Amino acid sequence: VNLEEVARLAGVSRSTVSRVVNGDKRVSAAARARVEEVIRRHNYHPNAAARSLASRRTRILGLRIPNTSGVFVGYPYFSVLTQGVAEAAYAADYDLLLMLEDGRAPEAVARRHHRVARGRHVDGLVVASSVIGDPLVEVLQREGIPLVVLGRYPTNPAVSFVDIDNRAAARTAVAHLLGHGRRRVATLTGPAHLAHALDRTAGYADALAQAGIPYDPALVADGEFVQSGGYRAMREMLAALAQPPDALFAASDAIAAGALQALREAGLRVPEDVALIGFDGLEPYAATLPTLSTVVQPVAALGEATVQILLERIEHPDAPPACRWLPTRLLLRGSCGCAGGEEEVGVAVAAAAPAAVLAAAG
Amino acid sequence: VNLEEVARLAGVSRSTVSRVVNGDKRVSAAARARVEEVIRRHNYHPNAAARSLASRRTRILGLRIPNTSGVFVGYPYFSVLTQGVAEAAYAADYDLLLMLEDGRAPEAVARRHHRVARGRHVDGLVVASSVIGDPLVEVLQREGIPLVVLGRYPTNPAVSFVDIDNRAAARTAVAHLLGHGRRRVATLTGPAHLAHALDRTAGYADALAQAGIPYDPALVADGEFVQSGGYRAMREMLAALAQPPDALFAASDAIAAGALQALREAGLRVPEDVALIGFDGLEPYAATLPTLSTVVQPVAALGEATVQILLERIEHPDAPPACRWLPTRLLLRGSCGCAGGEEEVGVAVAAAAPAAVLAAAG
DNA sequence: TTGTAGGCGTTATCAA
DNA sequence: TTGATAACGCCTACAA
Repeated sequence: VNLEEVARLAGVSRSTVSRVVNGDKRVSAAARARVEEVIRRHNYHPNAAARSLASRRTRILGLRIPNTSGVFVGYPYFSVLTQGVAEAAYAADYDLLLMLEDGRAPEAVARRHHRVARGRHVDGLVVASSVIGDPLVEVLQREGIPLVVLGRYPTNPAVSFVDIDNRAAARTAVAHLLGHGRRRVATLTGPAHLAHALDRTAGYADALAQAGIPYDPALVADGEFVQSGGYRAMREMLAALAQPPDALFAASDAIAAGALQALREAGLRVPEDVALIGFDGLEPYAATLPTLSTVVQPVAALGEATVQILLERIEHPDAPPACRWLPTRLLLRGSCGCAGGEEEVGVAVAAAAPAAVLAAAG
Repeated sequence: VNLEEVARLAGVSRSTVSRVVNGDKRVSAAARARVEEVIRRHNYHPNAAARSLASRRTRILGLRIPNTSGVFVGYPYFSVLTQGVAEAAYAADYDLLLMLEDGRAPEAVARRHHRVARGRHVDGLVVASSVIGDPLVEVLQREGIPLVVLGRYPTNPAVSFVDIDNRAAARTAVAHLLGHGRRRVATLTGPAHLAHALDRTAGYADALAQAGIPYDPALVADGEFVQSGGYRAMREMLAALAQPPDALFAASDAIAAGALQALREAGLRVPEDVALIGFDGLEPYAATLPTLSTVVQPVAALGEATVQILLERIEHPDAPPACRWLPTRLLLRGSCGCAGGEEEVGVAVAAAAPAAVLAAAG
């Protein structure tokens, strides 16, 4: 059954049916009732392809997630994000096309993205990426397809994005460790081509500088954001140091979990010997490490905000690029040395003004 | 730039361009070269909506995942599954539409599914569900949209599905615990409206029966498949029993993690006091609980197999329903009482013949 | 408030 | 091997 059939059965023209389907006010109550009855009886749903072709909109949003080294699977961040994006899209009556990256076949991925973008499979794209100068983002931006990046995009001011203030959040966390009287604070961070890895390390350095403590490269290592990386990096750091650090800022909870394991194996206690703060605050790790102090980022809200901005850009493609910063919260449990694992204290970290952050860390 | 424009620039008809784009052999080398050159120069990609409208295929597969009680986020199974389905779809040159369930608004979800199905947004659907008699599956099946369910579907033999032999896998695991000399084996399973929960419990009962041990309802509880559920159920069971069990079969690794916590709090050692085997064998839990013995199911392969069968059904909608069983493997590490956590022994559990399983557990 | 008619960019069926 | 010519199912001025 198609629109024409419905029109015939209801004794009206196709236009009238179209108006009813699309909620147009200019239909008489009688006609609307007849049409709705036929629609209901025949369980009519408009054909998506025909609609897209005529209206030039698909009502589909694309979500691109990089899956290099299996982060989609190994890192709950992306599950939460996907859900946040999905619910926001559904709420706005959009469908969601999932574009998972395959680290092994980058050229095939690029081809697929191109096809989706130029072939108008989607009305817009959410790109989860904080790769600095991501070539894919550049290409899509040039193509003029509505686009919002999750993670600030310092290399091209025309690109809209949503992010947290990683630098301020990290600074607050490290300052808290220093407030516990710790002086040899180490950090395990992520790969240097990712903006949020750099930002968190920068915040770490900020806090040290504010406390007048020199920056020691031997206390900084790449934990690759995942648990195995945190374990490996912590082991190597402990082996290389004459004296272990007395505190650790892990740039992700997964890193913290791995580091914790390495610390235990080295006979070091948390928080007595090493005070620990992680980053992310995702449910699964909260269950596994109930006493981990961590920086909580509002992942689902990030997804929703991204969709919201994307929808605005779809409506107004020529509007100036938008950027939005969401606040984080320092959640203090036991691993940083605060009293007991029971009491949870949240320290809000306000989001910086975009200009300031761009100037400071761009 | 559209197909017509390409035709004009290449000096051929639209038909010829269409043939080139679709890999039709009946084009002269000269014409093909000219067309390809124009396509390349103008970066032409065919419009998806127009294509779908004319060809009556979208080249999009839908993946429906139930997110009741946040399993998509809290349970790595679905991340791995999503990736497996996505890669298989991409390999076959399909896109993937993600249809996440929202437990809070079932009627909205049903409406969306209906719209997607009847509006031909997708060529076919992968439905991750082992809800027995899932009304959504029934409706979609009646609509005649190509459909494959992940998880056996006992109530309607016309429905195609892919599954593992949960019953045999559980039986093997429990038999292994009994082989360690344990006699009071408990199990924490999932909600009774899920086929795989019932099947795993049935396998547990099978193993007891084979060993001549009576089935004791006090040793069986619902762990809801998630960590918090496993913790709660284990606590309650320990509180209710005069004497703790000497072994536990957890129907998921997440349950095992929660139960482990409860056991520790009760002063019980694993495996000395309680031998433990979990279910799933997913990476994240392997990292968290490196010594957990568990039933490994091939989740990514399940996703791929599902897509493969779905594609066949799209090609041949009138072919008889297909079902496919994938093998599992019992991975023995330390928690069941086997020597050391280092040595890993895999015990393959062959997949049953469909008829036998249907008869046995349907 | 309603209907008419043209077009959206392909594919598919013919005939040449 | 090629090219007209219909569909495909809907939206959207525009006219009534």
